[in-house]
Amino acid sequence: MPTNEPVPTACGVCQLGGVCLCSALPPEERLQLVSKVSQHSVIRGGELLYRAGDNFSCFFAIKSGYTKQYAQNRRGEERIVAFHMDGDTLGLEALHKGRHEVSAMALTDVTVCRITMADFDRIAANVPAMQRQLMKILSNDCARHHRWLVTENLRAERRVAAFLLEISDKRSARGADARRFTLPMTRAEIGSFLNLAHETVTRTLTKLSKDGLLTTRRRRIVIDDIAALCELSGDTSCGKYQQN
Amino acid sequence: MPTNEPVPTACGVCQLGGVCLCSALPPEERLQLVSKVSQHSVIRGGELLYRAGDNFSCFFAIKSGYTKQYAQNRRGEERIVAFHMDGDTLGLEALHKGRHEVSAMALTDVTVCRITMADFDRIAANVPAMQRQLMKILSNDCARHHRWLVTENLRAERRVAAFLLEISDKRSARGADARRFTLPMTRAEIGSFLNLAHETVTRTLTKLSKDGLLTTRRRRIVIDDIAALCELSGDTSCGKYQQN
DNA sequence: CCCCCAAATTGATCCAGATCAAGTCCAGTT
DNA sequence: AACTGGACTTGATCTGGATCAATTTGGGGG
Repeated sequence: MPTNEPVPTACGVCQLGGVCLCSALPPEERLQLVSKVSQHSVIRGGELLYRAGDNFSCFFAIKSGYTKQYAQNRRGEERIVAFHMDGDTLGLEALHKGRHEVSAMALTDVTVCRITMADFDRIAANVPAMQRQLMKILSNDCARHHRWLVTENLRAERRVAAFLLEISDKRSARGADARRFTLPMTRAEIGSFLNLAHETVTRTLTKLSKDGLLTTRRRRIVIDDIAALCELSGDTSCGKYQQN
Repeated sequence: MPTNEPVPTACGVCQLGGVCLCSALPPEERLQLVSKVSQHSVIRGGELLYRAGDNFSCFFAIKSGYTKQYAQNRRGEERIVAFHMDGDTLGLEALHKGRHEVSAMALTDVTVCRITMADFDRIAANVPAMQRQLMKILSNDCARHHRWLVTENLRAERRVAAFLLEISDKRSARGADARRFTLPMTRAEIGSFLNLAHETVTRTLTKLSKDGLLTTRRRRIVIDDIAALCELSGDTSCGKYQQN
């Protein structure tokens, strides 16, 4: 079974411990990756990584910071389709059409690694596991969308719970504090992602706070009762986000 | 730009004209594909292609018929995450975890081609374009999810319009009648996918019918004014579904 | 040909969350 | 330390679609 490869070890380049693209590389190849493809660059909060309509030229591995990915339809209606953080890879969804259909904006200052498909192919030619790793990243993206679709049936309270738990789980996978964190996005952005009005996001957080599940002060979140939050979300994936 | 490869020609094996996985193969390789991986099999309507929790052993290329893909959370709440038809590929979303997180059920009798990753790798070793083609299929899956997320902001009428248009566009890409077709799924299944009650789906279809945009009789759909339906959906992707 | 039954339709009522409308808070400036 | 503007909170009202409740329809089996 090709999926039973050993769990990738810490990347060494970006210290993300298995959550990053290059963790598929054997150690001796990592320096090669750095020298060949790592055009590390810093993108300021509010600036775009790419814009819907742009030709697909490269994808991005985030080394630090947060981004949002949003789509627009012809009428200008907008919706956030995903948030990404360090160790996540984005932009590959444009591979199919060769053109971006969503835009990606830095929410905070972000350090990214731009990887062109040409560079990627050069490395993958030597390291076949890279192909598989990239496919897994895409595969995981699809699976995550599926999980969110189930969550969208749910009432506001459970959707917000699931949202906070996803962040918590991802932080946990990265060795960060899973119970105390600062949200990088506004209530309106959370609402756009969860398909809720920003007032509803606020009210829901207030309610969860009154129920003793968490403590909020603006964007500062402290999860007080993670078990109850898990229970509330009813999510199959609770505590199971290992990667991306 | 690696994405500017020539448009794949008709597959020859399955007559799907560029929408199928093997369309990435040069003609001389196609017979090889058939002999190596094509375990064509027929799955009866109502039977499962795979079940959430199953180990990932192979993915499926649909040659004829319709399927639904659905997820369940711990509480047993269910949601349809996608419908697939001839020429579509499904199951790859399980690659990441090596285990299926959704189930796939045949809506009608379905002819599928089961492709194990081992078989795939053997072919891809000779035909590098296959790797890229599979990534594009996954990439397109992600992009399609993004388009649906924008659509979910919309009111019921516009969501149903977008749903019918996606089917219409896919049929168009396959050379089938884009204006007259029979839905393979129930109102309840459409509702599960669109996050609407089945009564709302019915009422919406009735309304669109009264407005002269289409004619329905049970599952038989005739689109009378496709331009108005496009306009209503406000979808960026209207008339743009070429593949998968 | 009729029976059966799941699917579809139609109607009545209800409610979660949208929308509209004021404020309040606070981080960054001056 | 006051100022400012965007983010956040809270309250009041409204509504699209859920839910509950009957029918009706039509395809498939006996």
